[in-house]
Amino acid sequence: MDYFYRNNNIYFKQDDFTLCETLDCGQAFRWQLIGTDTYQGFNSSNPLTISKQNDCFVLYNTSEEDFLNIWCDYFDLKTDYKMLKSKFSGDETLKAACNFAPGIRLLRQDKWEALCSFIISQNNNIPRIKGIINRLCEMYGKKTDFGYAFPLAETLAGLKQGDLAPIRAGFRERYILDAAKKVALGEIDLENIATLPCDDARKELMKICGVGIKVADCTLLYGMYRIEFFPVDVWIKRVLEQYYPCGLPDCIKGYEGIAQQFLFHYIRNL
DNA sequence: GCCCAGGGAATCG
DNA sequence: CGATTCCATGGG
Repeated sequence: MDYFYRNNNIYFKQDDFTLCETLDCGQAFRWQLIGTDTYQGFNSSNPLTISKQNDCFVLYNTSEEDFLNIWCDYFDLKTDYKMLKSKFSGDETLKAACNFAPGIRLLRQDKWEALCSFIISQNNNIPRIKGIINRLCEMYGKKTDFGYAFPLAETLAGLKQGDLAPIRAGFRERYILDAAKKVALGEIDLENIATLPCDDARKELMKICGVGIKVADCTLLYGMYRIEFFPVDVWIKRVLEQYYPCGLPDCIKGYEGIAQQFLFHYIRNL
């Protein structure tokens, strides 16, 4: 990874990476556009301001240590997306999807945040998902100079039914609380689930009330980088009906989740 | 006003 | 089992 450190900032070049395509393609809900090609957000409880200036990405107020240990991993900078997109291009639809938003990368997000976020996502639209999550963070997340971190499971586990009414999550409130309690008590061990075989991992997550196959798959994909999962929501269902009536192409084998992200963004913005 | 949203639980046949 | 219905809310 080629980079340099100057005046408290990290600078690096990276192909196959566009901030708006990666941060605003529906995989993460907390990145905010605060200026030209400049976003502010968090990985777990680590805040970051990132922007693109000319051909260089800039991470503000970031040490080399944090870049290498946190952000390199979060933005999946070690994965060869040129190779992936070339594989995907064996299929015409995917080729179009990759060309449509060639700067998408799959973020390696926090496990608990992904679980909680995708519980909130069910039967909901993205602008409202963002609103609910922002209110949740403002009420129960730790305050930092750059906004509020995502609330800990332990914090939410102490709440009772109705405490979350102000965030207006609707019927999802009891799901959030159930997930928080099971995670905080260790009844659901997210670190361990990340290592389990597909069916076991899914089954374990689905012990949480409000977690079905789709939310489980999203948690595994976005929170645990289990890229063999291919979450199917209403948009992807349309992709399958329209383009893949006979099943998914072999060229995505082993990378189904990354292909899914390109397809999801493509069908939604067609 | 109306339709629908990155679904899942509860209920019914 | 599979199919239906209900859930709470508000963006577009």
